[in-house]
Amino acid sequence: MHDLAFFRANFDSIAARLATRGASANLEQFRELDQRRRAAIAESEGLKARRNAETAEIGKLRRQGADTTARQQQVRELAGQIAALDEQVKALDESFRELLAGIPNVPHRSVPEGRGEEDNAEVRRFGEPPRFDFEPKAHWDLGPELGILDLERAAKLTGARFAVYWGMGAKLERALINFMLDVHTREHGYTEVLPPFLVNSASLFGTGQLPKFAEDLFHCEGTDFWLIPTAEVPVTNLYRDEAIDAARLPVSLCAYTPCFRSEAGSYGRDVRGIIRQHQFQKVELVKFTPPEQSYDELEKLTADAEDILRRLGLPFRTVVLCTGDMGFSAAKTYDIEVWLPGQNGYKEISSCSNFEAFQARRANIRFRQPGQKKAEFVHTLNGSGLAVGRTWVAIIENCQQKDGSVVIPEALRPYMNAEVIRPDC
RNA sequence: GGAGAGGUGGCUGAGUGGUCGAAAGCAGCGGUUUGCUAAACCGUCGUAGGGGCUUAAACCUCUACCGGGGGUUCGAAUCCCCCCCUCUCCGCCA
Repeated sequence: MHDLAFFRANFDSIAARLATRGASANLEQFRELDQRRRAAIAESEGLKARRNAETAEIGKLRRQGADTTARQQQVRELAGQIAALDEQVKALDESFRELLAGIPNVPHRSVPEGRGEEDNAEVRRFGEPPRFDFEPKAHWDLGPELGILDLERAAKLTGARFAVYWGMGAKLERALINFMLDVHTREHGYTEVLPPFLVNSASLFGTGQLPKFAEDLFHCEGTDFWLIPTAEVPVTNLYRDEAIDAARLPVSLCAYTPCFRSEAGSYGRDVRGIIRQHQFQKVELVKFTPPEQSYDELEKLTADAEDILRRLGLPFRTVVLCTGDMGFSAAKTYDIEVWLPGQNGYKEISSCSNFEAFQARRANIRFRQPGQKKAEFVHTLNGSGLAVGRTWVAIIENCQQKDGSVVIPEALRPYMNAEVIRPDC
């Protein structure tokens, strides 16, 4: 959500920047709706002012014992006009808000211009894709062979795009969660939170999933409860409608949650294995910062997520998304992509974004500078630290051995009480 | 799920139909006093949206907001209905 006054005042430059992300924000419509809305407000408020004056007068007269029936009748008619006008204002306001809420964030100056994925720019690379002296397998073959991944029974229990993990497979998932949380809380300065996995629609509006992307979410019928698509939603909304004490900034939080996504419209993609699931586990990093710090904190947050892969010895590269490939609410995004032998390529495992004040305005998250009268909007950031399921895949595929076993990365061994995953262990 | 009590400004808390955007206190901000600190005293002190003025801010003015949404009324923080949340007790439950 953009700042209305700023948007009005900087109309043309914002339009130009938005165009670089392929968003032809309907600015003509904006201008016209804005004007109509303001006219309607002015008219309605004029009538209300009259009504209030009349009403005060009636009160005064009645206390003096005068008969006010005629005046009351007049005001009653006025009330009818006001109600009709307010209908108009409400409708205009709604479509105006919808329009404003539908305009994506403005890319930061440092974001490369481009149309899509092919224009993203690599900024870092770590490790080398492993060379195998045998034909490496994809996790959808290895997992079942090891007896740790069971997609058939998951389909029976629930449906496609769900997984059952057995034995060391389940343990690996749990170990990864604990490992990630431990590194972030002990060494990167994050505070762990465990939020609800269902949220209301106000929270989803705050982080930008609603109203535009409802079809990507699971909704509990007959309630205002929605399954979270990412921990970003409950964690960012922790401070919705609050003013954070400036001395506490930046606030750095990490959370483990399952994530639920309908994946509507992704039918052809990633159909094999567990790369794209309706439910997956994720450790999420979220920061609230003062505006002037947010880009430094984005670098840190991205490095914190990368650190997990470094410690696990998994090869990855980091790319900065171009204007055309960024998500709706982001001003700048780094994607971290891990090497997956089963895909013979790099695959997104984390997406780290600075939303600047875009989410904070929607969710009304502010901070008060000591001595300053006005509360300012914070900047919010988040990134996966990391997607657990895809990390699981990366380990299985990158650390596989000729005999079909998987050597557990050293950093993870204390969490697994084992060094190797062998069939039927 | 049943019974009861509540939800008011940053906080505490008064307010049961008009003079209430809302007493009082605390905190905050500006000032006076003071060797410093503390205290005292004076003043100021909600948010959002229109309009005016302005380069802008300041300022002036209007409107809305007392958990959310409806209703009654000339007029609602106050009366009525629905919903949400908190607390106490009971039931159920991991």
